[in-house]
Amino acid sequence: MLSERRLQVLRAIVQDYVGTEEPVGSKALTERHNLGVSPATVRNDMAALEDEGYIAQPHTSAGRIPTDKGYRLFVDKLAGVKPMTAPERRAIQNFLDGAVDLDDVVARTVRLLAQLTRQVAVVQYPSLTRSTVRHVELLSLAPARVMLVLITDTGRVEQRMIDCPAPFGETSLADLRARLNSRVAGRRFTDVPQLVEDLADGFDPEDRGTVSTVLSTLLETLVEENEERLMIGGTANLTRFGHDFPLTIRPVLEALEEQVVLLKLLGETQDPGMTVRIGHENAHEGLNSTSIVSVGYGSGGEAVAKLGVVGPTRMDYPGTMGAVRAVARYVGQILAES
Amino acid sequence: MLSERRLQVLRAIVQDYVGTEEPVGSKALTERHNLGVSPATVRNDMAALEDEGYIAQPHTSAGRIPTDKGYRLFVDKLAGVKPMTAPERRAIQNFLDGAVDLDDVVARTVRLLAQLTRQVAVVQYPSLTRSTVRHVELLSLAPARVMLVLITDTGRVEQRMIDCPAPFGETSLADLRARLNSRVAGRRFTDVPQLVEDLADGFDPEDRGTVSTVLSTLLETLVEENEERLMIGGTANLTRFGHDFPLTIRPVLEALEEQVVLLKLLGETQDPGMTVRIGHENAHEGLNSTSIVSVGYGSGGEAVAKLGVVGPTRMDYPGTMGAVRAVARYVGQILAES
DNA sequence: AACTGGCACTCGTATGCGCCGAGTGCCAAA
DNA sequence: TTTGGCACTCGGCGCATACGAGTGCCAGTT
Repeated sequence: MLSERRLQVLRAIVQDYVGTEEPVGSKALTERHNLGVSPATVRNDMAALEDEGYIAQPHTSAGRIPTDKGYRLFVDKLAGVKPMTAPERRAIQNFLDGAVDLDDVVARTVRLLAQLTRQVAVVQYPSLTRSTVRHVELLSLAPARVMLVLITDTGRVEQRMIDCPAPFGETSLADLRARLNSRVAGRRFTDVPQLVEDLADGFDPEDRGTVSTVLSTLLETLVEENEERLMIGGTANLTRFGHDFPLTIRPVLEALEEQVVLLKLLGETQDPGMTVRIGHENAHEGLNSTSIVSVGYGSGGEAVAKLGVVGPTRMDYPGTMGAVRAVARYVGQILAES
Repeated sequence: MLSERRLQVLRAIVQDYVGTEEPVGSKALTERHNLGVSPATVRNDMAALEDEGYIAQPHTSAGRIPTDKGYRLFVDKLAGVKPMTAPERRAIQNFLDGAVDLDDVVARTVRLLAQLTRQVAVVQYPSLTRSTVRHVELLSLAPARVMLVLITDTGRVEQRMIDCPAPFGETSLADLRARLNSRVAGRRFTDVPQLVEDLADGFDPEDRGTVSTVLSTLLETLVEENEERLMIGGTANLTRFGHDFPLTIRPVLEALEEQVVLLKLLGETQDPGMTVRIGHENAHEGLNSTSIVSVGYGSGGEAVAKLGVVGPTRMDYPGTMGAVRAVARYVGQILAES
């Protein structure tokens, strides 16, 4: 087990390195943090920390930098979450309050997160899985062409075009619309399949084909749209990444474009509570030199989606975590209101 | 006026520089292109071209690189548009044919363009301005809460939440829905304002407030949504930009996040025909070292939106223009079909 | 008049060398 | 266990040198 002071040394190293972006040596440490011991002592502690794998030297006779394991310890044991100040909180709320629709809420959230953390922000659109159906609308576009519009309680709208096997009258359509809504409105997505199972039974034989086509399209939409969408912002902040640009930045940009990858990563977010994945803890190779701070958000108690930021492992964890948590909280509020 | 051979020399310089990314000298030129003259002659021509401002030397005693003016001449007079090969065209069509809805069409287009050109692709969502209304739907969510859903002929769906000044019955809602659609369905957006002007007249006095609220929200949607949306992809290709990364890449990333800026740039696209804006021809400062190739696309004759790519001024113009044109053409087809 | 070969010159890049200093590990003393 | 001292390492920086690609100019040729 590491002594109390050694933990303090580790904390000091992380803080200094995050600030200066340069390997930190024993002398500088004792000067900037009053640890009450001499550089020589700190050197011994550093040697011990290095043995344990918490810090490393880029080259012999250079200062130390934290390893992924070091950051992990720092995040778990040594650092708290730095809360936002009152003015910051107010600014967040004001900014988000100006949103006019769901797209706008997400867009503003991304901007805000990117600005607050000066890193890359990722926000997942509120998921359909946990949401409920607010309304299903059917529109007749042509005799044998119907548009299905699905509206969720999070304000999301999905539409699908349906080619019917047979012409479908306005009255049948109205009938189907009414029955459909009476069954599924207000219900959870996951419950919908059972609820509509025998819906076709009440219809004229010649309409049954169309009805079941509509139903299966509805079910498809529910499933397919769980390929959820993301919004990303603040990529310009990647330029603050490090000195060795091209090699570091390229795989990150590539990973960011692979929404599947990001969704998977966000999906691993523990719920409730914030998840911090550091460096090689990220399965995706391109993100091995980044850390991801993510958290679920949602109206009411349940998380309907995730949001987070992607930054260099050398990031200000307490500050970033504070910003992520605060933003998630306020977005949840906004969603609950609308 | 420049002699024929000098133009050939300029063309050769552009081609070589685009290929090698290095300043090109007289000797290398004569070796790689059989101009039929000696390096010394080429040197004279180069001196002349430099006097005219078409090429420049990064440093004394280095080779020449084209200036923005040189690229301009190249694009206008010396290079054609390199058409896609048949297999490429087939691949484009196949890839786009797989799209399931409008979002997917746009997403695939972006991916495709980025891949084909190995640059950053920008695709504007089909604009509302030129489109027509397919259907307007009104849903009652609560006694005094209505959701407005607008469906366009390009498959785009916009929704708005409306708080009514007074409760609004289902029958009134159905009435309004019917009247609204009979007036605006199939009409152009620009015509809608006149068409609905006196629509409130036919309603009960207590409903008029709500009706006019709904109408004004509809009009707002038509206007507001002309703040059109964009999709961007291939940002990882920015890493192939040049050697002097951070300084070049940062402002570009910033500009790409400012959708307003991009929309303005795309808006300047001459219609019909492809627009190429080279280096300083771009008003936005961050894009002074990039070129933008853009073109309108749309179903039928009219362009409903623009798409294009952003790359270094040192880009393969004929190839890029070919790809942009081909993709625009096929996206137009896809839109026309759906 | 246009083209060509030759030549002196420029200058950016690569290479090698020496110095400096931050930082280390180790050891003996407190 | 802590501390001061000391020899050692090694990356970064400055400088001088050599190299070579490329140029401009000029005189000679076609």
